[in-house]
Amino acid sequence: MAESPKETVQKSIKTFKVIQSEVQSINRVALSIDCVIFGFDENKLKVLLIRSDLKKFQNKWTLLGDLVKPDEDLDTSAYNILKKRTGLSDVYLDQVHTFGEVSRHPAGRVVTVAYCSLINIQHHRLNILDNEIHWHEIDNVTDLAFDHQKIFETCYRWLQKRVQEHPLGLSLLPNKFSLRELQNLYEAILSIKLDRRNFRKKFFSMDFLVDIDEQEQNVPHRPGRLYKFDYEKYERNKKKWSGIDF
Amino acid sequence: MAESPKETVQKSIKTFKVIQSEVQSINRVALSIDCVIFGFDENKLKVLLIRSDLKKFQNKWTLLGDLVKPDEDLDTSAYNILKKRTGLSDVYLDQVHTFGEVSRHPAGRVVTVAYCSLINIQHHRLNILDNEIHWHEIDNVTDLAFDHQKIFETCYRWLQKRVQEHPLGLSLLPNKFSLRELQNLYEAILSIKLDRRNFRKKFFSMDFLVDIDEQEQNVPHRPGRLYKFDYEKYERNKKKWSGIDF
DNA sequence: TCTATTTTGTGTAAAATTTACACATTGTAT
DNA sequence: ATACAATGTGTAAATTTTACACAAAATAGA
Repeated sequence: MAESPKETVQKSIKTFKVIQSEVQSINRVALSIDCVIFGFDENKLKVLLIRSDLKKFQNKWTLLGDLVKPDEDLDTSAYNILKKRTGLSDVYLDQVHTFGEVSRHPAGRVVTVAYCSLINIQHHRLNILDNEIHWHEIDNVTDLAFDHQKIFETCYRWLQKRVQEHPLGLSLLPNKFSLRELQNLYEAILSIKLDRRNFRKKFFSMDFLVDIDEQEQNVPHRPGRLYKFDYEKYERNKKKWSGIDF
Repeated sequence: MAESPKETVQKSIKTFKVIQSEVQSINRVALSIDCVIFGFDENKLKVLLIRSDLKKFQNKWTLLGDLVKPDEDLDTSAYNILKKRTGLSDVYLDQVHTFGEVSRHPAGRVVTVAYCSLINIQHHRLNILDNEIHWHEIDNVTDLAFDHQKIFETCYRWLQKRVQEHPLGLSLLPNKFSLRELQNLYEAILSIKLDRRNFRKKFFSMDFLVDIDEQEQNVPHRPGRLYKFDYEKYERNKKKWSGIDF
């Protein structure tokens, strides 16, 4: 039995009422993920940015992000952004902070969950086809669109702290690396100079670097030994108690 | 000029279309805040819980939370929950993690931002009128409603770590406190025993406890000296570099 | 093939921090 | 006044951190 026009209209109105009440009774917000993707290349810490697609912010750079789909967990959504933009699927990824200021986004209320990701830039290099995406040196990251500067800085500080307590920095290096590369990485992230002997002593004493009995290739000087990270050993021995100190 | 019934209907349909397109084009989610509110009383770390108002979860306890209002920043929303539930407006509050699993809430998709709050239970005691709200000892917190057990445990671990690096634990104590109380607090939070002499030495060397030349009252033994926390001194002297160690 | 150059790789002594541990003092309660 | 209970303090040993210098290995260029 076909609906009369009147019935159709009444049904529409009913549906509208339902949706309206739903919209009004529960305040829903648009939810996005923004990823601060770090890489390490030429002894510099870098971050992957894309040109803004909003007219208001043309010529500004933004973090890589997207809206969360209805059937996506937050971690999954972040993972999908990484996969889509870098082609990499085995990456370090960690939630850092959620930014939800009422007027942080010009298009209305959008709450965003910031993730920090660390990738091995060598693996990734092949996958940058889109010339609107670029690696930027940390020091040159200024004046991002929206509140992305703030998000970036929060994630950078988070990384600086985190890297002192967990071996996540190794995700930025190739599987095989020299101690010099590792030290350069730490110096770049923390923006400090470290004593080479003490740095080595420290890492060897933590005892999860495995000497793989290979050497650097194609370096214009005495090559260094290469190591890999023994994740299992780290998990077994990592310290739980750091002690009260502030 | 009064609208004709037809005009009214057409207007309604138009409005419906607009809302519908808005609702469908951007996937919105309900956003809530959940607060893990810690207190310290009788030498026990406690957390403030409320009985679930959902039939499905009757008899279960939940964290204190609420939906985020359209004009509320996230921090503000958390602050308002604290204020409403405890009457306290000068509390320690920090965002910890956002939980957004697709099916974490029975009523549909609700993403929640978890905050950790520390309050001085003495100040607060007067304000618990609602007998559906109770302080629970940490060890007895099991089987909370929704995913609140997971949220609680995340925040508790966060607190255990955080309290070793920042003086936020002092928010759980009265303004004047003895070193014994401070040590009891740390032992309760970290669930360990500490050496009294070394604990004192450590805190005195950090040098932001001010001896206010008063003593404990009404203790059935020799009273201890009372101290207060010099926030300014802490800010000036807090260490930035902890060193690589994991 | 020799030489200069650059970077790797290693050890030790001093300083600072952390740990383990015991006894005299002060106030309360009986 | 006496027993009790918790405060308050010092030191020696062990560990960790820091500062620092020189020999060995490989490359580059004469």
